[in-house]
Amino acid sequence: MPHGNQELRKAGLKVTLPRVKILEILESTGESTQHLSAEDVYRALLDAGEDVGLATVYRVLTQFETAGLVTRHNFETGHSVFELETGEHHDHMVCVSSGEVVEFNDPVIERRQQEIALAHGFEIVDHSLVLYVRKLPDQD
Amino acid sequence: MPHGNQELRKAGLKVTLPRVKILEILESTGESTQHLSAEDVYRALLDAGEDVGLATVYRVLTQFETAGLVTRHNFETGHSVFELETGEHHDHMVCVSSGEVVEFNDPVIERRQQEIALAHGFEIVDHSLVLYVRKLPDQD
DNA sequence: GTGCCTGCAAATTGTTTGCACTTGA
DNA sequence: TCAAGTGCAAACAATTTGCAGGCAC
Repeated sequence: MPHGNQELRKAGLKVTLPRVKILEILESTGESTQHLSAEDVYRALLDAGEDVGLATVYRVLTQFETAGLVTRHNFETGHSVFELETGEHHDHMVCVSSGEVVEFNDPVIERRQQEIALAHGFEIVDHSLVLYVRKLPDQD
Repeated sequence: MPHGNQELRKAGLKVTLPRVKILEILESTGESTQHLSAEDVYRALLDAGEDVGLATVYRVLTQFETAGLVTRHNFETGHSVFELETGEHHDHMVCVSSGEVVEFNDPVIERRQQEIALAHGFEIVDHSLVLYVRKLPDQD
């Protein structure tokens, strides 16, 4: 019983070929893999010779999001990107020239956010922090 | 010579009725005014009896953004909202139940962001921090 | 006057939905 | 078997663009 079939079942989702394939693609840890758009996943499926419709990709990704298997991000790109949920919260740094995405987590910022919300009489439900960055010239 | 006509000229934009009106709407400081979507601006124009096309609203807002007169935000709402540029950077807290938007600026977080980017060999070009929050019950 | 602007409608892009058909349990 | 899942095409929502006519300078 391979891969994340368990997770699919646990999420109450029937183990079907498109779902398994999409999970596999999200799991494949290529460099720039991770953070894929629906289109990206769709193309990866075609490249893999799988005949899955784009609509299904959207449906499955949305189900995965609801099930907590993936997280959806809306960077400034005009479309959503999806990432496998690892359980560990992190924020993102996106390189504006290469598109490279770096994840990070900073306890100082996290704590500060809580304090700020509280000071305004709110509790944080969720948050989104994205740094748009440019690579500095090497200067070792 | 009223309002921001100067700013329009300075931006190299001809002073036309739609542009002036749209600027006025963005300047009107109603509580929940500020942070308007293209639709919001469009409706405000109609309410004011002005006959401006939605396409023009989009064009003008984009020109304003390019000119640095307004800032575009992409919260998780699926559409962009625009806000008059004040020169002072700030982040946002959006109440998930009321839609209320609170602006804040925290030097600790700002500094930390710089440090983190630097530690990864990047410089920050821009950043976006949005806290999605819920109002806490009053407990004075 | 003339070139920047605008309105309208049509085109795009990203995403969702209706429906007949297929498939996993 | 048979409801859940899928493919396809059509529907949608937000935004952009082409073009003929208008308005600021």
